[in-house]
Amino acid sequence: MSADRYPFREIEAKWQRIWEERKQFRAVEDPGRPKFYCLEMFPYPSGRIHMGHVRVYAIGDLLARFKRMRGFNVLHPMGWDAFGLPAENAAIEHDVHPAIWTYENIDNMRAQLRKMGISYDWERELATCDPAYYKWEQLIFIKMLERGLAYRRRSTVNWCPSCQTVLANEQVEAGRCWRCDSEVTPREIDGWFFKITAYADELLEWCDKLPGWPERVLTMQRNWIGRSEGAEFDLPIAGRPELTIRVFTTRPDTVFGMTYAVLAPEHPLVDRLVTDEAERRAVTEFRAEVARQSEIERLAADRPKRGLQLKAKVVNPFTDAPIPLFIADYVLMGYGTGAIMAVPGEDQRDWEFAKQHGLPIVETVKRPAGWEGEAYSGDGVKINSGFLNGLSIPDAKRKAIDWLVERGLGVAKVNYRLRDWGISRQRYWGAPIPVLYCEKDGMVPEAEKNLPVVLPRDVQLSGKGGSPLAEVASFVNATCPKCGGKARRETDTMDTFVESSWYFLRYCSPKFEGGMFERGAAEYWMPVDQYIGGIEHAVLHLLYARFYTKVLRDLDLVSVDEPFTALLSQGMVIKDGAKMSKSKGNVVDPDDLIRTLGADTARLFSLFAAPPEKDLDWNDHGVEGASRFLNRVWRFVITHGDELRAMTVNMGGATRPPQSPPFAVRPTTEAGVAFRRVIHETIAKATQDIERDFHFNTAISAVMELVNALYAFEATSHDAMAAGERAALLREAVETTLLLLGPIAPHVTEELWSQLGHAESLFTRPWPEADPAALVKKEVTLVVQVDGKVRSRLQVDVGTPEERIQRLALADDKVQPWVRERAIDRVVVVANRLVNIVTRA
RNA sequence: GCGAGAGUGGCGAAACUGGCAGACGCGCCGGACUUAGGAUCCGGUGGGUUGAAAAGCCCUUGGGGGUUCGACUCCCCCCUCUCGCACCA
Repeated sequence: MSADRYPFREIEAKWQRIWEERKQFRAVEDPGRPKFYCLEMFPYPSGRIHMGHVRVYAIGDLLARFKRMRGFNVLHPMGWDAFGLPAENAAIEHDVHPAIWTYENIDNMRAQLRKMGISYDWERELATCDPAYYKWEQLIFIKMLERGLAYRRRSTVNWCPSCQTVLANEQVEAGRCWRCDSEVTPREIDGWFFKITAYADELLEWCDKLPGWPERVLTMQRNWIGRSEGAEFDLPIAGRPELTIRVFTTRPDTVFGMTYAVLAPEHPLVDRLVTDEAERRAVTEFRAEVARQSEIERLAADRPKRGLQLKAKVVNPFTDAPIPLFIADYVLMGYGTGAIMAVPGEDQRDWEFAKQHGLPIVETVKRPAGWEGEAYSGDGVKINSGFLNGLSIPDAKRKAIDWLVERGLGVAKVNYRLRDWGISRQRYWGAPIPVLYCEKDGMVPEAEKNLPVVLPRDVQLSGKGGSPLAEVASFVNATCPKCGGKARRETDTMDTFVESSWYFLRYCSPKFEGGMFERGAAEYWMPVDQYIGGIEHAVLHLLYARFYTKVLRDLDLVSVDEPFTALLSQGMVIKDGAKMSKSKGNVVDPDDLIRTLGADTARLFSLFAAPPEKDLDWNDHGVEGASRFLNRVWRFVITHGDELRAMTVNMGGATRPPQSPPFAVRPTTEAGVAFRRVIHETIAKATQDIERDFHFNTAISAVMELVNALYAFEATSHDAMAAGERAALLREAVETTLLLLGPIAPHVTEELWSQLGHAESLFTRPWPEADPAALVKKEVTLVVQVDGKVRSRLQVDVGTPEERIQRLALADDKVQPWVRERAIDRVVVVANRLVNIVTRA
């Protein structure tokens, strides 16, 4: 550390204090001003912030401060996603109550965040573990229950043996727990679900109406919803008129190619179809084999398809032909009806299975000439398909469905991959599900007047399975709100993703006691104009929040259809090519960095090293460079303070400090005009980079170039122009630099701004505007190419006629040798850019 | 396998709508100031090549083709990497 470094520690503490005292970033609804709701995904209070936090909050704060300077009324809140498993694990390990652990972590992280100088409205801070917060979630749960959007059922769920709880489908990654990476096992359990599937179509449709979202995220959501259109119909079973097998297909046009059918091994019908003990044994063995092998084979590249033929046969209703019936591992109980019609001619999986088992393959679509592939899924005319022959695939689909409907055998059907959201968690540190089980009335929702159902404080946490709340007698034993008799409380808690599905609404009126949020405040602030967060939430949180918002809309609580207008998915912070982790020893601690180089430096580097959506490779030398740059700005203002301050009386005759650039500076010298053009080109570029492109890194580059030009101008302008002109330009350049840099490095710029004599905060000033007069160019340099290769340059006045440019280019000394011996084919002139002389070969 | 995105100096990166490839920063080299410099300032820095120098020339954006006066940018084929989904009927 050098003694020459500017006193960032004092400055940062000073301005953080002043901003707080002035309540400068408090957001107040003001219908007279356009609003901008800027939100970064709130953190889980793990105890310490990491570089990923620094990055996302630096991005958010840049935008929040920028938008304020652009005249927007900005809402920029911060809070804590405070329920969750780590608190319970900490409780078990260190014998500390989850609430104490959580709130201590919040205090630590709040202190760390404050040191970053982010412009939050801290009066809106919230923690989701606060009963005043989850009370409203419980109320909405009851309303969802009334509308059938929340329901209870027994189902096979994803069970994480390590977390000792159920996981939603979205929380299972490649068969493993998203949090602890343990292998997930299926388990039959009663649990609560949110009917997100009721919104599948709307969630999908709106994917096309979110132009501010990255295509990548929308694609992931579309795939997750997984809509497919087709038909569902019954296959009769030969000799068993009382039974049918319901199948789903997206290709009803191929029914004449159905040469066998397959049930998922665990399909309930299988047990009713087995005819004798031998077959039952074979089925049991097959099922065990599938269960045993599924995990290994899931990872195998080319999984062979296992199957067992049943003695029963089904009938193809289109041909009346009896066909074999199998159970096979490639048919999943969890999708469609758990049973398929197999069409090996047009489905690759069926084709492979058919080949292995020697089953007939019928082609029902005419192959293109020279087709040598296996199953064919392309376009073509129907063949071998009875009454569908000669039709196109879409026409045949329609006609096949009509045929099924007329005979009452089937219907057109849309299927989704999306499952309902299982929200029951067998954990303590979460929001209680507000229902009771009464001996007389059965399942009863808690009465609204009894909300919130508060999480009891005294609980034994062992981590050994089962809901910890079930052990708390005072919690479990309750009164039925309906009959007043004895009732038992639900002991599961809600998935923590429920809390994060609406926190952005609560920020609009975080202290409102009359409901989830105040309608007027939500109408003013919603939707979030810019949401910023990691790609890891592409389906989980972002899909749930969209769903929950639509539910609240349908409960007539809010008017918006979607919560987030625009989404910025920022990349990870990595170091030495790997994600920062303790085990790799490549962790950079934000606290250390802020202590040694300052928050402004940490923020500047986070924004400069890479565009926001890319991964950021942390580099200690690079951080030094960011620090050096801020020092350079500091040093200039301090060493030229007197000259710069003197300008306050000379600006356009005013006796107060000038407003944001452009100033009324009209340089008379060539050097002055050129420098002023640099200033205003920088404004134009930085503004566009930030506002339109989110290219914060290049915006910073532009300001660096301005500072370089500023030093150069200072060194050469003493004798080149009148002192007044020089000082005015220096002042305009310095103020421009501070304003452009303000949202990126707020403390140092605010300090220098005040040192220039400004009484008001830099962040109350408008963002500078490029002066069109300063951008006007009289001359341009044209590149002169011969056959596409640069041979010379030409200085010409703007607006020089093309014909004259051609003449000048051809006569140019450096061009002459290249064209003398050759015939000129043509000369291309691109205005203000280049001349290309094309010769004939 | 399918889907999405990406491949540019020693490194992070830049290049508007097809128009000077490598801005800005790091690192490195040289110089200044200095008892000292890991501070600061100034200059240089893609590769090859001709030249004493000034100044040129050739090559270069993963590879190969194409369109164009002109391609990092558009089109086709291939390779590599990252992310997501993973038998979805």
